[in-house]
Amino acid sequence: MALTINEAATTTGWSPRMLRYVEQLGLVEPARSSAGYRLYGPAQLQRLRSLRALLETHGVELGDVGFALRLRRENELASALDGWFDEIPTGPEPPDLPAADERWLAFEQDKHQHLLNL
Amino acid sequence: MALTINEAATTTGWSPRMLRYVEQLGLVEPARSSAGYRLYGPAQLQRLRSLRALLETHGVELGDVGFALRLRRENELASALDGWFDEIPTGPEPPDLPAADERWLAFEQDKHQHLLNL
DNA sequence: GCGGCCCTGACACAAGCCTGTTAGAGTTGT
DNA sequence: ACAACTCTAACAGGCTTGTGTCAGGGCCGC
Repeated sequence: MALTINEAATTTGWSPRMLRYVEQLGLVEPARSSAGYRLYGPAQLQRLRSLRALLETHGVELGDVGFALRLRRENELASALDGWFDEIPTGPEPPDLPAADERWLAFEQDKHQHLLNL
Repeated sequence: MALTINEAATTTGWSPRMLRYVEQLGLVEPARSSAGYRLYGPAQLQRLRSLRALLETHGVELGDVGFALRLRRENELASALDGWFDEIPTGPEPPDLPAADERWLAFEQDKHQHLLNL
């Protein structure tokens, strides 16, 4: 019950070329026959179809999903990003401050520097 | 104590052009003077420097951080992605299944379809 | 054993991203 | 009031992405 690449392509609406590309991004990795043929089972077909839906409904690119995947794999990266985003409430802040703040800044700065290179 | 764009550029190592670009991505948004000049306070400078570190240490692109930002803002998108990633354990699955599975597939399929268009 | 699949690798080309640069107009400080 | 800065908008070149297509070589079913 596994489909070969062209069959999978016609039932999911991707082109064979794109199926290989999606695989290379690590998003949908079919099993392989002993001779190396890609074999798409129901799970993969499902993923391919919903991937398509995902891209369409939330104007997202394949590369973005690839990056999201990277985020789930490298959690060092994920937490570095988390750290950066709450680093200091980003909103435009009233920038009138006494000069001493430069030193406070330096302190905060390598506190987070530290956080990053954890 | 707020720096103008060229000053901010020289102390953070970005080009003025890139500071505007980073702003347009929504990553670091400086305050504005009454005449519309960008004013970078300590918090922004800090963010700019650590952003630079973030990109370098984990080979990441600005656009990727932009996408991460989008993920924190549109949580409909975030959960759609979450849904997709656990949709079915992605690993290459032994694709030898009785024919009845096609119906099971259809069921699972629009279960998740549903999840996506939530 | 032959026609029709599949594989990988490569080239190609449009569209988009990143970054610099320039032009025209406004602002600011001395 | 003049030099030196800022703004926005736009064009431009280099690089990356997304996608098709083709070539050379295996695999499969009839």
